[in-house]
Amino acid sequence: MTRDARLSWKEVRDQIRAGILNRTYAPGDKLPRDADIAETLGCARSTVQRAMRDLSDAGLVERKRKGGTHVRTDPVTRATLDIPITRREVEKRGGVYGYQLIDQSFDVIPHEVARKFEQTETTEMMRVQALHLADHKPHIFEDRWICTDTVPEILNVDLSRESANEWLVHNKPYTRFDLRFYAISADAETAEFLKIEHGSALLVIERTTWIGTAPITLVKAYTAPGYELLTSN
Amino acid sequence: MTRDARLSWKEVRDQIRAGILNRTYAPGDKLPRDADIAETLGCARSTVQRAMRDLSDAGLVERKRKGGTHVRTDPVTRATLDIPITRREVEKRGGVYGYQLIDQSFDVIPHEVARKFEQTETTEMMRVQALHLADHKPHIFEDRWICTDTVPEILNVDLSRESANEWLVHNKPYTRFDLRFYAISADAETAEFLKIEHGSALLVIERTTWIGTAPITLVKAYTAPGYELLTSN
DNA sequence: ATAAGTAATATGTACATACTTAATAATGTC
DNA sequence: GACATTATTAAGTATGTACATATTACTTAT
Repeated sequence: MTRDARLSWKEVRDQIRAGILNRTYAPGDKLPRDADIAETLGCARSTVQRAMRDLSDAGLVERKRKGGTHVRTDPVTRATLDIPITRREVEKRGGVYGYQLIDQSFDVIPHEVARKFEQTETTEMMRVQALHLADHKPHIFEDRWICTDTVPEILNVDLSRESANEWLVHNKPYTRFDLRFYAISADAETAEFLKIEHGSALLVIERTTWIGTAPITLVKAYTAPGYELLTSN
Repeated sequence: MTRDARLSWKEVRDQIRAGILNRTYAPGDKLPRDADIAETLGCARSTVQRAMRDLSDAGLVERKRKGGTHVRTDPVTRATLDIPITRREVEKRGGVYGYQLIDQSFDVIPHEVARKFEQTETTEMMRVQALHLADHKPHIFEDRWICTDTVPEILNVDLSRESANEWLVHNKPYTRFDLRFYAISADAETAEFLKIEHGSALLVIERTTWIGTAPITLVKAYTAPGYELLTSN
């Protein structure tokens, strides 16, 4: 079979995956126990387990204690997305990064924001609107709420010099987050900030972060037309 | 420290992560060798390795042989996205799924499509336009190219009854794929199919798939206004 | 000094073994 | 029958050992 005496977990994974792809194991089918596969292939059970975990992570199979391993019936395309901080993203492409604070204020959060923070009550938070530039042109307009109860230190930060995004990422790491993507037509204000036509289609990246259950920040990033989000493979 | 005699890889991971979050190990810093951490914490090196792999997968640290483990300087938000087949997506929400073939033809692919397939030459492929419905309302309009050289079997499939998406997913699993998301303003044709206003902002999900290096399909899924893509946690 | 070759090193992998845990199946009780 | 209890099972975890591999650091030859 293989030229090497022992086979790696990747070889094992590929063999099992091949079996799934060629319908030896059809969707919904139960795969043999790890131990049996190990014996069949002549490797250790832990090697099969490593392979299985990879297939499980990829969404190809589902594993349950005692229940065994089953081929998933509803295949999904599972992708990993890396969302870097905007400065890095621009600089990695060889562009010149710029940043402008547009407005900083305090206000009671709208119900929509409270809901996304999974809070039952609306409280007062800091609102920050800012613009990220790539090669001196508007790149991303961000509209952000920051929970000053959770992050009081932000009150001492000069957000006209440093973006809230970067400060938070470097000083207040989150333990949980939620991401969503959608498209909207630019309203008058956003269009003006991004220097685009009113009504242009924009990809919005919305991110909510928490430390434990304490909300940190909710940011809507309105990306300039032409922006694309790619999977990192 | 911990009440249990031995500590699990998750506990180890959490301790290391805590050390990173509280700046014991700052961005760019080198962490101790796995073996040393293992000795310090009183567990096996393999347990530390398991923990480290998790942190590495999460994008928190970077590991290199001989180089050791370093805290990443440019933190990224790494998220996992599950893109189910449309039928599942609709039915999971309790909706009624529907499907309509709009057009099926053969044509030479545009250069843009060839480029996305990573092909140097343009060849003739099958083009399929179809509509996915949720509760009898347009949900997603898909514009798809299928490589009939790679998937000749598709020629015998009645695509007015079965969506190309589902047939492919069930009969021709890919080995590699590429995903991208962006926003566009609906053109006249798309607006008509989706029964929306011309110029509405749409989220487009574009997916290219291959078997090895052989192209399978490229699909642009134009989602109806209001569509949101969520991370799976 | 520079290039090529060599040693050292930290992570990565493979394995055997023992034990843990969650889920299911079997059993007994009301 | 319905329900709670117990046993069984297969994946999950932890450990120690041995070896593989990719890099870095060092040495030697030109």
